[in-house]
Amino acid sequence: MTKTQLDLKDSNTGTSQSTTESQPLSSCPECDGQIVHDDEHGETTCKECGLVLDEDSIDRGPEWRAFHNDEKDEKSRVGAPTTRLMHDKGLSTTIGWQDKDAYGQSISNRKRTRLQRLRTWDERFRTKDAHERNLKQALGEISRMASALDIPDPVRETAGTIYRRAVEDDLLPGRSIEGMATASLYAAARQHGTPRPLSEFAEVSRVEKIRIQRAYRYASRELGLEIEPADPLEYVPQFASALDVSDEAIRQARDLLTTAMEVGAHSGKSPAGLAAAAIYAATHLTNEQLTQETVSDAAHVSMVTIRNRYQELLEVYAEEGYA
DNA sequence: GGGGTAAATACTTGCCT
DNA sequence: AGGCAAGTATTTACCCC
Repeated sequence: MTKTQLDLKDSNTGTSQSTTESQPLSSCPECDGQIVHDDEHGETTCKECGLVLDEDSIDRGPEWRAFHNDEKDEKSRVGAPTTRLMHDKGLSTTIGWQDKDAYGQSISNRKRTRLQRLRTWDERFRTKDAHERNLKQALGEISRMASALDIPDPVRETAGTIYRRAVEDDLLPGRSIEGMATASLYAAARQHGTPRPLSEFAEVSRVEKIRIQRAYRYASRELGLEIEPADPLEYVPQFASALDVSDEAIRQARDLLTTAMEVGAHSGKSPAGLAAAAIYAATHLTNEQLTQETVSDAAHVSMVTIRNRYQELLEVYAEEGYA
């Protein structure tokens, strides 16, 4: 989990939106509490009542018990990390291409031909059924496009997951692999809060824009993809730390947002824009006076949007009494 | 810097075949 | 199912104070 966060931040593009430990999905059917996903233990639970909604995902925690910290560090290193970018999650054994034995010595002719036959069969078995072959091609395609667009690894992983789900739900028949692969990547970028215009994907993809759009729409409906936190409050801590604002201002920003949401002034507006505007407005109310440009850069929202939003925010805030 | 506006663009939705 | 068109929000570009 922490690793994912770091990767996101470190990796270029300046888009440092990180999925924090509590990735909100929606609200709990039992008590309306916040739903959080715990990657380390592969559980999706309600923060309030502890209801477990999904526990089937992969547990990435160490499979050892550890009795003190050092031991934990040692024992949790057990092999390469799994990746969703390979059709078999990088778990299968591969037969090396070099004709060397375990000691690095070249091997005899007879053994070499035998090894060659093994490789052939190994390949055949590994990519046997249609789904696997499908995945293999699509994931390769996702990697290729992600590289071309400088998209960080965690996003690629997400794209892989989305694609995998699409295949599992039989969404592919009648649709192009390429289209769905591109759509997955597009969706993943959005989920990570670093959306790229569809046209960028269209440039590196082998399918036209509308194909991607269609596939995306289809997938997001059928899979119920959760696109970014719909709650502006989720963005506040993130922007705040990027901009280094005071706790006072953060509190103020939250206040602005909650009052705006009570009135319903937020519907239809982009949550990121609202959060950015709230931060901007808050720093003015607390005499920190960040410029619109600074906030705009950090939040990846245009100055114009911040202008429009923050005026609205102040308006409802004034109306609701407290000034 | 803050603030405004018009035109362009991104994305969604609803309607039609 | 898929294609088209309209509608909304956001961005870009340019201007003024």
